[in-house]
Amino acid sequence: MAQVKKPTPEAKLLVVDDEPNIRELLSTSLRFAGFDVVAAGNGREALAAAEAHNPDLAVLDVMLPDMDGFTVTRRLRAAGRHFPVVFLTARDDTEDKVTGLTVGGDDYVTKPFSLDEVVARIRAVLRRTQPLSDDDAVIRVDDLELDDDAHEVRRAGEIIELSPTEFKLLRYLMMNPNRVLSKAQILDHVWEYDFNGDASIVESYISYLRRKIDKNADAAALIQTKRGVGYLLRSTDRR
Amino acid sequence: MAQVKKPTPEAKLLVVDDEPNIRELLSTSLRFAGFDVVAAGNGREALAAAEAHNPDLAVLDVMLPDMDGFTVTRRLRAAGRHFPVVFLTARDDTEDKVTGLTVGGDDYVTKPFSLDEVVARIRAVLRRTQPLSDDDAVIRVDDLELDDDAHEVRRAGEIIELSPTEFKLLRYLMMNPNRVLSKAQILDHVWEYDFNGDASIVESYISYLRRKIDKNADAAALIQTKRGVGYLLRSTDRR
DNA sequence: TGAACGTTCAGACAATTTCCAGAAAACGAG
DNA sequence: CTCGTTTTCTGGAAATTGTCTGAACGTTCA
Repeated sequence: MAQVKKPTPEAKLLVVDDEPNIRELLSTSLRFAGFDVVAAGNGREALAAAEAHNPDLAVLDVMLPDMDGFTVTRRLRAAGRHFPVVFLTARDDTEDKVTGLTVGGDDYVTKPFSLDEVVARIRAVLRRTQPLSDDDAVIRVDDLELDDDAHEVRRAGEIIELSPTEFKLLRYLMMNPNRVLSKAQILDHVWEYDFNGDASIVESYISYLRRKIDKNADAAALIQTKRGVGYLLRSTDRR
Repeated sequence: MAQVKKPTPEAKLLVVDDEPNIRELLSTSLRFAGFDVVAAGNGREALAAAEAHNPDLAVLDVMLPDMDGFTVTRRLRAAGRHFPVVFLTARDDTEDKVTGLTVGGDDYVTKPFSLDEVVARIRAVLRRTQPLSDDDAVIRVDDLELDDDAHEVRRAGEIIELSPTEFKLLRYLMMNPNRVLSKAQILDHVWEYDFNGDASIVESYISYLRRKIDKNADAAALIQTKRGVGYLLRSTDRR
């Protein structure tokens, strides 16, 4: 669905992955999130693309057919390109392979990832490395606040503890206030791309979220059910 | 007859389905809704047509004889075509086939669909992906408001809860104010194309709608009966 | 190692929706 | 005014959809 919040004015991203499906999924998704996207399928192409387009950030699979992501990074840096990198790694990569991935402004995300999680991480990295960006880590909907940097949620100032999935679900809802989101959409954006359970899991998590966020019977419910269509986060703010 | 509300200035659509009946149904319907339509019967034709006509959006059956919809999409994207896609899927396709369909600006509709639902979804996608479009998610007729994004209806600011069918029926009426719509027309536009009950169902739903929308006896009734002809949504607004 | 937590699923239960049939009401022609 | 036709609207059966609990399983952390 439409990401209401557009990122730092047109940041340019370089997406590098050898699997065409992942590459397309990421490119499409990031383009829609408002980024300018250039894609590459291997290390050689990546270096050429970096040369040609001078991106603000790269999303880089560490496992590439011709050279690994670290080599690519090293060569980029040697060529005087110092943009940050978000690495993509397999979940079962050993710790030592992962260490060193977050030095500098860099970060990493494990495969399989959730699309909105990747977008959030990219934004976080850009916020750190381009402090001039007008992107804000805090999303607000009425008296609900979600701070992506602190990974903290408050309702009327009161901290609410959420599990990782609950947090991602709420972030997705808050990014799209006053817009119905179907269970399929929620699954596509919030859950990892290889999840193949059914959409009823979304119902469970909506239920958990409500219990934590909408427990005050007096305040108007923020999360609403649109029967037969999906769910909606209501904002009364006119903005 | 004619859809009063024309879409984003002459958006060009590519319709791809191998069943000639569906293809014709969609093409005719979309053309009538004000779109510029090009049709194709398989993946190969679709790619050629995209090349030749550069559409703003594609309506694409995921099950095609030569290649599936995802392959078509991937090839389109690889060729630098980044227009959004509305996928058509069979209702009983397993969940796993459906994942990833709502990424980017994309969306999907299950067969059998209602014609007006498809049009609405296409407009929603165009709205999201072409923010410059003058198409608005809110339809207004007098003090009645229907918000397609929030899937919400208000009369004089007051939210009215509608079931999915009631919502679709009202949307159809509101798209055609001050124009008599026969029961057959309503059935054709609002109900799924394989519905084979009789038109009396329309009477029932008109009755439900009236109860919710025209319950204030003081305000003039919006929904009027044209005996022997059909129904009409009256608007006093000159616009 | 055990306890706590998070994710997922199945399924009981509740609520809503769809559709139809048929009684009652409204309409209009003569 | 009366009659036949059309429309309205109610009741209810069946299907669908949503909520939530409990339990299994895996992971994390002390």
